[in-house]
Amino acid sequence: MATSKRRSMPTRRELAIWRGYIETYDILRNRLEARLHQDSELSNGDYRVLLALSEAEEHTLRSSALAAHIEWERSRLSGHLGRMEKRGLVRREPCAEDARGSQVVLTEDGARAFRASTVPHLQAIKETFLDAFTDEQLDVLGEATTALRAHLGLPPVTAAGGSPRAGV
Amino acid sequence: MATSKRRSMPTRRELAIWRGYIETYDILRNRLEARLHQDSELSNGDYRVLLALSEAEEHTLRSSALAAHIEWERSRLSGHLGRMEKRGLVRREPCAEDARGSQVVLTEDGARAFRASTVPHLQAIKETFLDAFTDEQLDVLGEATTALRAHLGLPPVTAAGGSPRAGV
DNA sequence: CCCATTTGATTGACACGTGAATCATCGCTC
DNA sequence: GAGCGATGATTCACGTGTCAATCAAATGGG
Repeated sequence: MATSKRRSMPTRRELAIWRGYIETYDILRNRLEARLHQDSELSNGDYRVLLALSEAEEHTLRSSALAAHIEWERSRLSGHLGRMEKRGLVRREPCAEDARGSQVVLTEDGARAFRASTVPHLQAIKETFLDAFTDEQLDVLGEATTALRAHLGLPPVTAAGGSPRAGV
Repeated sequence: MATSKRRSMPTRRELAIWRGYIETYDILRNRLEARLHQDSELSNGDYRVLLALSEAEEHTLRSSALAAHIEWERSRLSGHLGRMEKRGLVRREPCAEDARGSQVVLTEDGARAFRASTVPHLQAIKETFLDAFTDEQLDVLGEATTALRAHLGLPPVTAAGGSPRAGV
């Protein structure tokens, strides 16, 4: 009788649910990323950076502010910005107030690319993910996610983005 | 009135659910991978390769059979095996029946590393993921995953692995 | 039997991610 | 105002993923 719940191994059913969750997610994410790339020549990372800059004052942010906003390591952002800069999506300028700093600016091309990508991307999210579920399933999914985030000690959903339309 | 359901944009609520799903997943996966790496010096990829070889006849598989089993691109597997071979986890031998082929063999070290990793890994899955939910939530999550897989045109859960204990 | 095609596997070029090391500047203290 | 620790950002080394190109061996049609 005595096997304690917390230290026991997953049952076969639990494992199946875990595997389903994890594997399906991977495929979903790959499909969406592929579609975004195909529609707009943008990666998920590009999209995230462009979204943040689009919503920023003057279409510009300090590098560290941007990193904090999208929750990336600084070195990750640095490398990514290098690639985006080569493609002309953003520009980096020395920072007036702090000579160490770097000011990331959305270029006209970057803004255009982002504008062109957002509607098809949101539609892809709807068609690929949201349309799979009934309304009740969506509710329940949301609750499960909330429970999982609490369990992991995470804040209750990223309020970020905020905009009515820009999502992800 | 006429806006058709399928082509409309996601609502704010839908987007929040999407974002929760995707972001929480990322964090979960990173934590589990970090823990596996910390406990056992293995990456997810390593684990998956070792699991497949452990369950294989004679602890060996043709490279292409292995790739098919774990659903990896051949080139991805090739690179990964190169790194694993350097660490002594697997060995590659020329293939008797087909001189083009390559036979991947689990080494004693590889088997040992896998054996040592599986129990803590499964416990981590339980503690990090499964313990977040009630039984009903788990059911519902399973159903949602099933619905999503169907929507994406995927087969109903990967029956693979099979073993009572080896999961993921 | 020979050659064209297919197939098994590797390689190369690149995008992406992490962590440690580096380096200049900033700002504080004396 | 000289020194020194904290901070902003980049760089390096590496692991990981994709796709196209390569290359040798297998194979089937004439």
